[in-house]
Amino acid sequence: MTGSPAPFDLGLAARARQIVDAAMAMLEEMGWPALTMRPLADRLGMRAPSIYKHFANRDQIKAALVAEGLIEMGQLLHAVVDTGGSVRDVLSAYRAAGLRSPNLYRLTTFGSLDRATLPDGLEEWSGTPFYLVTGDEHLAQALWSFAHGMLTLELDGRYPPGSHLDRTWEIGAARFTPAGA
Amino acid sequence: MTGSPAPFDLGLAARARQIVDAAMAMLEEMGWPALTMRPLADRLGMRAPSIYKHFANRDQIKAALVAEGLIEMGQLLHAVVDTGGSVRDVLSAYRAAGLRSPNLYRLTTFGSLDRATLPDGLEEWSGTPFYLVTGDEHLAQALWSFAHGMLTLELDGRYPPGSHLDRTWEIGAARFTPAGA
DNA sequence: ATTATCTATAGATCTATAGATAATGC
DNA sequence: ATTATCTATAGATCTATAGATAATGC
Repeated sequence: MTGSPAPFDLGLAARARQIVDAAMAMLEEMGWPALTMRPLADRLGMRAPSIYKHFANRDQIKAALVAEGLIEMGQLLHAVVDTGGSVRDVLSAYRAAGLRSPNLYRLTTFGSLDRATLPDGLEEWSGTPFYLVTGDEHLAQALWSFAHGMLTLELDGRYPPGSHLDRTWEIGAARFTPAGA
Repeated sequence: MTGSPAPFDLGLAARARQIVDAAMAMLEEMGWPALTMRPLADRLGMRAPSIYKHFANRDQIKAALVAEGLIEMGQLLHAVVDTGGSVRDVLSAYRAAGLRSPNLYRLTTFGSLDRATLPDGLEEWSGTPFYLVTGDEHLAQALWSFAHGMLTLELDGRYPPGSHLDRTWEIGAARFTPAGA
């Protein structure tokens, strides 16, 4: 009941899968800039050049991580709306996912998205929960923007110390809940 | 009537001022990661090591740019509220500033803020317009979060192609305008 | 005298390739 | 046979310091 199985598959070979898994763990530990080929290889007990037999370059590893980030977030949010969750519930799940994996969230949402490297339809699918819960395209974008702004600013410690962010998230939920819901 | 003179001064010596001005111009042209000491020196007609006589390290240059970014944004937004602007007007000015200087906006808002390097009170002052226009601390934070989310996603081309973002900004303005305004 | 600048360079990286060697699959 | 791995390394950077030289300020 936790949600349907992942509707997207990156189609990675076994060793490539291990590399991505190691990269994912390291991503949270040290952030993307520090996640270079050498430390990644070290963790896998191999030498850096060997990684190039599985990924053409460092960007392909990043693309895999971003795809996984979108899949994970999409699954969480779809599970919420599939079980009748409200705007408030979607925001809550979105926030929890970001707080749990800050660096994955940052990698997934920061900068431009190289759409060519993503499984077809993944980007749209991961965002549809915002539409499903608001019923309006523009309101959905506004809600997502609010959530993204809140989360990045929260992760980066940009609010004044002592802010009651629960309250601010709550206000957003109230303001973006469609009339009659 | 365009607003009061800058209430914050970085107190830079003449040469340091020139370096920051050059850095600011280059920031928009190439982004912060590519703005290294060598190219910066080239533009100034000097050698990279000479810059270290004016700034202890590259981070101090960044700190100056971030401070300028906050001052600029603060002045714009204060001018809006000082002349009786609405939530909508504040959002509009915020968006325009970000679209005009995307890389300055990114540098100023991305990642954690090294508060020790900022002029005292600058961070708070640059954000007060959101409070002045909403009249509520939490609503102000929610509004700022929405604006920041919208702007970063817009700058990074994260909305589906063909999105009518004017409309989405408009919806945010409506939803965050305090009752009775 | 003091300050700004220059040349030269140490010391750290990082990505990615070339070519040799070991392991694996048929 | 083929694939994965290794060693070695090219080729690019970048930040920042040391010490010499030129320019400026009193």
